[in-house]
Amino acid sequence: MSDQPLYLQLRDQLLEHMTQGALQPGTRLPSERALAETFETTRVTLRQALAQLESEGAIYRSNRRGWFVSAPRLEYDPVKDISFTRYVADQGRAPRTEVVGIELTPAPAHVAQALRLGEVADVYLLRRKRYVDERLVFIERIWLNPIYLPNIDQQPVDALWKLLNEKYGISLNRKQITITPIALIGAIAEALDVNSGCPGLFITRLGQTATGDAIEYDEEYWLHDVLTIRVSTQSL
Amino acid sequence: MSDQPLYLQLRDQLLEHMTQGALQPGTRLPSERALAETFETTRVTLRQALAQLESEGAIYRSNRRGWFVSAPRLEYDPVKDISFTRYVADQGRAPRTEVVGIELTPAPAHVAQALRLGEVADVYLLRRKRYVDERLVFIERIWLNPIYLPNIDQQPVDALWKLLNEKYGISLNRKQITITPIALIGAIAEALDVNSGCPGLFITRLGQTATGDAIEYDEEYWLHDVLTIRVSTQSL
DNA sequence: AAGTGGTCTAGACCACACG
DNA sequence: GTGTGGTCTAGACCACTTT
Repeated sequence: MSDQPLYLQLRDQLLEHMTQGALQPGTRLPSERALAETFETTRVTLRQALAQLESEGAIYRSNRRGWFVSAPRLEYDPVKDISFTRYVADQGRAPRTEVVGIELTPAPAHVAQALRLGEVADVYLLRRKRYVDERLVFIERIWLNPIYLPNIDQQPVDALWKLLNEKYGISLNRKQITITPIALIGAIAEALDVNSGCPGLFITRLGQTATGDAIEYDEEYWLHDVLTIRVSTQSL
Repeated sequence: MSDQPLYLQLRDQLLEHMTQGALQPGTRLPSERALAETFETTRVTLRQALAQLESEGAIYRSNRRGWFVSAPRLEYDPVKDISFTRYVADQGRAPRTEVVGIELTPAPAHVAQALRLGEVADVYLLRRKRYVDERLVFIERIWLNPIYLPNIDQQPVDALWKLLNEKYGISLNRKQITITPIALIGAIAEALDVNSGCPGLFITRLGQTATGDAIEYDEEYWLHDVLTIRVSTQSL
């Protein structure tokens, strides 16, 4: 068994350490230097083992604050018209939504096309951050069609699903979703408080009514280790 | 601009190098030592830049053979009942399926549950490898319900979709899909010919008929840089 | 002020791929 | 056999977080 590279052996030992110590999700690991000394190796190699566990989703890092034990994955159905908040709560976790801002702005070409607007049309752009158990798990940009959602910028947009249902009488029954595994880099990585190159999931969603009115187009950048996507469908 | 870490500057330069040189997908990059010398840095740092590009899906590595330029992503709809082969061909790429083997074997608990079989039931287990333009892109294990698919092990299982349609008169209209971003490790990484810890996508699919008969349960391990998932659905 | 994670250097050895 | 990628060492400095 010792034909395995050292960093994979370290990975196994760290994992054993974590499960035997019954470390709670969110617990901070000892410092890299301390761990390197414990396992009698270099920081470089120790970091390779940590990176391995990070890519598996067992641990994560925040800024320069250190390494933390991950929580179980969240199940998420991007097709169902149920609020994120309720999803998370139903799984016994604590959701929180932070509204970064909302503004009326010219629609980028791909958004105008998705919402079937003229080229020079304005749309509402809503930016939000989503937390689970106080860990930031994804950021999103939502483009809202002003034709169906007039003056939505003067409404409480932290509970968007509720707002659409109760104030505008809209439910989004038809969805077009794309899911792409990507690396989180640049401004996205910064906003999510992770290192550049950290694996992530890019999810886009076009929400339409049963009659085909394009109401909202959504772009979400997720941390890779927090979710499992679950979709049930029936072909026409 | 030079406040960026060196390895990210190298990333940018390598990317520029690749686009300016108009490197075709599949082209091999110069050796790490040569690149390190070109950019006047260490192999360690140079490798960090390469790893960055790998995590973004711009390049990939195969075994110990070196680094190669990635092809555009494939679009894939795990919901539609269309063969992988046709998907790939429709996008102007060359699909290939390699049947690793098929055997009758006791169903693992989670498979028996998914296919709604008794605990001691046997199922057919089909293993395949899938290629696009001669690059291995995912491996799969398919469990086939022998109640609906008797003696399927004596049929040509490289074109499974065609076989189900034409020989058994079955089309899979209802699907339950899960998609989880994972790390490819151990035997999976080895079978896919990638390094342990390489990011990947784990997709499971339960295929049912319109009347709810559970025909097949599929587990796929994908390389992260080859696909975008696209799903269109309508709520009931 | 002390300690941490993030980055970087300049070497080294090995197993494997390829010619 | 030669060169390659994969792994590892033993240091170092910096910016940032935390005490």
